[in-house]
Amino acid sequence: MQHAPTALSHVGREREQALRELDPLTVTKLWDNPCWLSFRLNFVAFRFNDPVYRWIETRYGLVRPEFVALYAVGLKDGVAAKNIVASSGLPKNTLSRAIQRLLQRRLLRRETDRGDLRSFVLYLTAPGRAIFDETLPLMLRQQKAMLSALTEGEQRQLCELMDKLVIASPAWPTDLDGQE
Amino acid sequence: MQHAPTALSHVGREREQALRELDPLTVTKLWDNPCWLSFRLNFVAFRFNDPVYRWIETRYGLVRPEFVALYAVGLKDGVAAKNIVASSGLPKNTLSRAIQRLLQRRLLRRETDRGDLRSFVLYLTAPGRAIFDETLPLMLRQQKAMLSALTEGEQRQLCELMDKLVIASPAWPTDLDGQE
DNA sequence: TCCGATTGGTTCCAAATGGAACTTGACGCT
DNA sequence: AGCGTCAAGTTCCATTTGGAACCAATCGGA
Repeated sequence: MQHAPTALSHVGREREQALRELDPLTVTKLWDNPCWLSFRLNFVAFRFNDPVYRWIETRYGLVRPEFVALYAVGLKDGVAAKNIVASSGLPKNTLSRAIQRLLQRRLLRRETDRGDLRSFVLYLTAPGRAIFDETLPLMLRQQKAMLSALTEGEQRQLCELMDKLVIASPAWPTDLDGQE
Repeated sequence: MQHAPTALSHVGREREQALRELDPLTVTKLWDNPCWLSFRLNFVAFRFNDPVYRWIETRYGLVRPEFVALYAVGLKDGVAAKNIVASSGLPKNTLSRAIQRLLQRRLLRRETDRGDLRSFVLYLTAPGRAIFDETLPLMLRQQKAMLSALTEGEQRQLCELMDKLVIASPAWPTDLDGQE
């Protein structure tokens, strides 16, 4: 270890700074918490989500579930409300309202789904697409900034590890008492 | 690659199953989303948080911010409300209410902080500690189940990568337009 | 040592949330 | 075809949420 003093002291100084700048309870939750996984995931995710949603809200007056819907349609044209519900964990009435509002503001357009007349397929309008297109690069910039502490290789590693986790996810218990 | 056909086909089958069991939009968000980081983090964190909070709610009638507070105090005796606010991202009035309710139910106890008379330090009572002690192992079991798709080494890798991220976190922009 | 600015915590109230019931269409069965 | 069950989306309404104003105690100068 004496052979990498610069690198080491560098990490050490950053760690010290983190310990100084973060609330002591946050430090405990991050580094002295048997459930480290969930807390670290939440922590990092929050540092991404919070700026994004605040920006979207002040910039476009879109509230969180509204942006969830907009982003989902932007990612995949022609989805239905049920898909957004399934993929977001938000309750369906909340999303129903969000979609209504996006339709009123003409950021979204919908057609009844030929093949299931109960369902509607959703598309972005040009103004909706414009919001998506303006926001995405900022989100990517934030993600890049957050990942910049890792080398290219480490970033790929992280991506692969998360990949393995989500692939395994269907097998995870959905209830804390394990009997599914 | 021809030398590891079993392992490969195994992963392949699990991936196929994941693609089958998850909503198509979820699949897009996980594997065809330039912002993969945030979505994967949220996804995995949700699969941990959701069972935990549902269980806590049905088992003890504790609602989410209440359990956040209880868990925080369980992790670190003698913290104040402000620490829980800073470490959780929840608004302070929500936590104020949560703590009130825990005090009423005698799961928490508090004393005025000698040294800052505005502030209170919080402690678990015996019944509060009992809830914490009963819940923690279940949470650990869930975490273990979720990590079981990774080898020991990969788990350590993931832990270290997340560690680097949270250490770097004080330097991340807190606003999407980068000027802090 | 007094006074303005700040901070920990609470209260108020308008708005968002989400469970449950509802409507309408779809999908088995027979 | 006709009927019971189910699924997509909406509506209802009690509860929760969270921004903003507030109170009391602290801190940091003149």
